[in-house]
Amino acid sequence: MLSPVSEPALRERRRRQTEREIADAALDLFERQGVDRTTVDDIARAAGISPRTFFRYFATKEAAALVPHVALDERVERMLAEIGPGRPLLDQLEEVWREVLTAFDDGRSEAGRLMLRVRRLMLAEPALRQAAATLDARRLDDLVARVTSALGLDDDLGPRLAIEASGLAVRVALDRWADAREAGRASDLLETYAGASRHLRTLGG
Amino acid sequence: MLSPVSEPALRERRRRQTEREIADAALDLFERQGVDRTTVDDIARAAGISPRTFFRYFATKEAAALVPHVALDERVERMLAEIGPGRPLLDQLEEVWREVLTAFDDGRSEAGRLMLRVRRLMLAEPALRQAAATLDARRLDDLVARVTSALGLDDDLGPRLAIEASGLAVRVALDRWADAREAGRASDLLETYAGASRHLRTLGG
DNA sequence: CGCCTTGTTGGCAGTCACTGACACAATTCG
DNA sequence: CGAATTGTGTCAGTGACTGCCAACAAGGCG
Repeated sequence: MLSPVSEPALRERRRRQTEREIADAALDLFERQGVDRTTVDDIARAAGISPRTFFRYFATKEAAALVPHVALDERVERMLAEIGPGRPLLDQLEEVWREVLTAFDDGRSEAGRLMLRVRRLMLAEPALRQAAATLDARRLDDLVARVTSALGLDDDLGPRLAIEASGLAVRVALDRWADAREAGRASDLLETYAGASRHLRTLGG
Repeated sequence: MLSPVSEPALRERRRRQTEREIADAALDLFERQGVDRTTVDDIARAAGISPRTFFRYFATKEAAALVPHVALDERVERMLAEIGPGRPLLDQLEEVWREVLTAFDDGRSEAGRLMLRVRRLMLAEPALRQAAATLDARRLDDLVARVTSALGLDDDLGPRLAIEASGLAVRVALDRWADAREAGRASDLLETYAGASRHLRTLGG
């Protein structure tokens, strides 16, 4: 059949399970020996699959550790559907980001703890930062186009700068948050983000 | 001798010459067959060197086509020494960028034509954009630290956002410039940059 | 000019990320 | 159950990149 009416439950469940196992193994190995010293074979072995199968789940070894990062992007993408004209774009974007970041509950929720691990790793691993940037870039053009049309504009310059700039604030906030936690200092994610946003708005002095 | 007083002229000249030949070959091949379809062996053959030697000049094949990009970064880095307190940071950064971009003379100077070729390529080649971003990232932390200390601050949040945001405006401007030229539309680089800067300053509405 | 130090090059072998092709096994559907 | 679909492992291959070593070119020095 070309389009199965219902998703077969078992396959779907197993697929998710395997993906999770790979992601766990990758994150764990990256934390313990670093990205460079970890081979795809290592990850595959730890996850109990063949190297070939690894690449059927993730395009690169870095992507395996960035599942939480992608999940965040996807959540933002879904919420972006609600954006429209009437209110300043930056306000709306920041509202979306605040809502998404709130779900991390400052590292107390499961998702939050996971993101903290990933961001800590990213601080020390340029390869991961780069991979994350690549993943983000692929979504960005789509996002910009969608927002531009939702606002009824024909020039995407404004939306592009607003979206990239607000994304920049989030990235910086996540970095500082992870860095502070790594050093044992107290740090509130939403507060950090608010500070970054404020700086962005007052760039002009 | 541990520290030669004067650089031997011949070796230096040859090294520059070889680097230039590799860069030319890489840019040419990338334009004609795309980055993915071009191997290091191709570039090395076209430049008349061995593949092994290629990697003594450039760490990756993408870097070979990004010499102008790096040159721009280096110019900015040198000019950043003049930054100090007293005037709004963003104003000073924009002045640096304007000065550097002016040297391209909107594509009429040799450097300008070259940058236009590189930027056109980058529009179509994600691998090149990514490589450029990686090169930029390596300099960024250094830049931020230098500016932060030049301003006598102990928190780099402001400088980081200002530097990254103004870099963002430049990137967007270069993209639009190359895109317009590619489509045969008229486009002035400095004007485009001015527009992007204005948007950045009025993000808040 | 020979002598020595140092930088440059090419070849070779090796690692590792990633891909296509194929055979086989598990799952789903009728 | 049997047939179609989908997931998996094996294998062979490409291509980026690195370490090592031997040959050679260049510069400094007596």
